[in-house]
Amino acid sequence: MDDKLKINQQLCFPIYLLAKDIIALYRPLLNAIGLTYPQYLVMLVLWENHSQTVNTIGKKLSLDSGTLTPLLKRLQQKELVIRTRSSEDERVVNITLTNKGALLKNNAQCIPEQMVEAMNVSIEDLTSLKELVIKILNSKK
Amino acid sequence: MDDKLKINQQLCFPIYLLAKDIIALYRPLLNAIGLTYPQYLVMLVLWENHSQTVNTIGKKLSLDSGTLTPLLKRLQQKELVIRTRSSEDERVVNITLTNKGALLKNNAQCIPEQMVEAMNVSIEDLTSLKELVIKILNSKK
DNA sequence: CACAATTAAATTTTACACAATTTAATTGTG
DNA sequence: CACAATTAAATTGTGTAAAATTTAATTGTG
Repeated sequence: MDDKLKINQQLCFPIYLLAKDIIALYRPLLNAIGLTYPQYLVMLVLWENHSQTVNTIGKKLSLDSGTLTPLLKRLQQKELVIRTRSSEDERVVNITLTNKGALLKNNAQCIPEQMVEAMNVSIEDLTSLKELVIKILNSKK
Repeated sequence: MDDKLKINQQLCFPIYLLAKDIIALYRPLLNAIGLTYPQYLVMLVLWENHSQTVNTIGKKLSLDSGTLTPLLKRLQQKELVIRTRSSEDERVVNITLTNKGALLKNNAQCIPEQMVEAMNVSIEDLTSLKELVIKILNSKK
C-alpha cells in the first residue's frame, strides 16, 4: 500500500525545489549586476527588443501587471528602463531600455556559462531536461 | 552567432514557467480544501508524521523560519495544527496536527490523481521528468 | 453619435520566499 | 561555574506572485 500523499511520491515537489534551487544559484551572479531573477527575465526580453509594452512583456514571461508594474518601477529607479504612456493609446505603457540598461547586457554575457558550471550537471542532462520540460509545457491546451 | 542571452535559449526559464504552471494547476484543487501549495506541502509532511518541529519541517521542504512561522500561524488559525514550545528545549516549537488537520487528509486523497489528469501528460513523461529532476537536484554538493 | 463592452495598467490584498537581525535558550570549554 | 559560541524561532525588510477591483481609454454596435 503506497501512500500517494507521501512527499517523496509527489511529482511536483522536485520541480518546485529545482526551480527554487536554480534561482538560488542565479542569486549571487545576478546580485553582481544588481538584478533579481524576475528582473533579469524582464531585461532578457528587453535586450532582444529595445522597447515593448507592459502587456507584451507580461505575455512572454507569464506575468501580470500586478507583478510587473512594481518590478518595472524598480528597474526605472535603477535607471535601466524608461516608462512612457503611448500617445496612440493612452492605456498602454511602453517600456524602453536606457543606455545604461542596454549596456548592462555586456555584464550579463558571462551568466549563462557561469550557471551551467554552477549547476554541476552534464550538458546532456540539461538538454534532455529542457526538452522534456518544454514538451510538458506545450502539452496543455 | 547565437545569442546566449535570448530568453528561449535559457535553460532555467522553462523550469521557472513549469513550476508556476504546476502551482496554478494545483490552485483550484487545493482551494477546494482551503490550502495554498506551500501549506499543502507542510500538511503532506505532517500527515506522514503527526508532530514535528518547525526546524524539521523546514529541512524537509527547504523553507526557513521567515516563511514557515507566518504560514504555520495561518494553519493554526484554520485549526489544522497546534503550535507548542518544547518543554525540554524552550527554543523549539512543536507543530502537531489537530483532529481536523488529520482528517483533512481524506479530502486530499484524490488530489494526486486529479493533478496527473490536469497536467495532461503521459505517465512515462512524468516519470522520466521526475527522475531527471531528482538526478539534477542530487548533483549538487 | 451614444453607450455598453472591452482592454491596459494600476492598485489592493493575501501569501510566499529569503536575507539579515534580534531574542531567548542551550551547550561547550576553560 | 562563567561566558562565549551556537542554535531555534521570530521579526523586519524587500521583492515577487496572483486574484480581485478600480480607473481610464478605446472600440464596436445600434
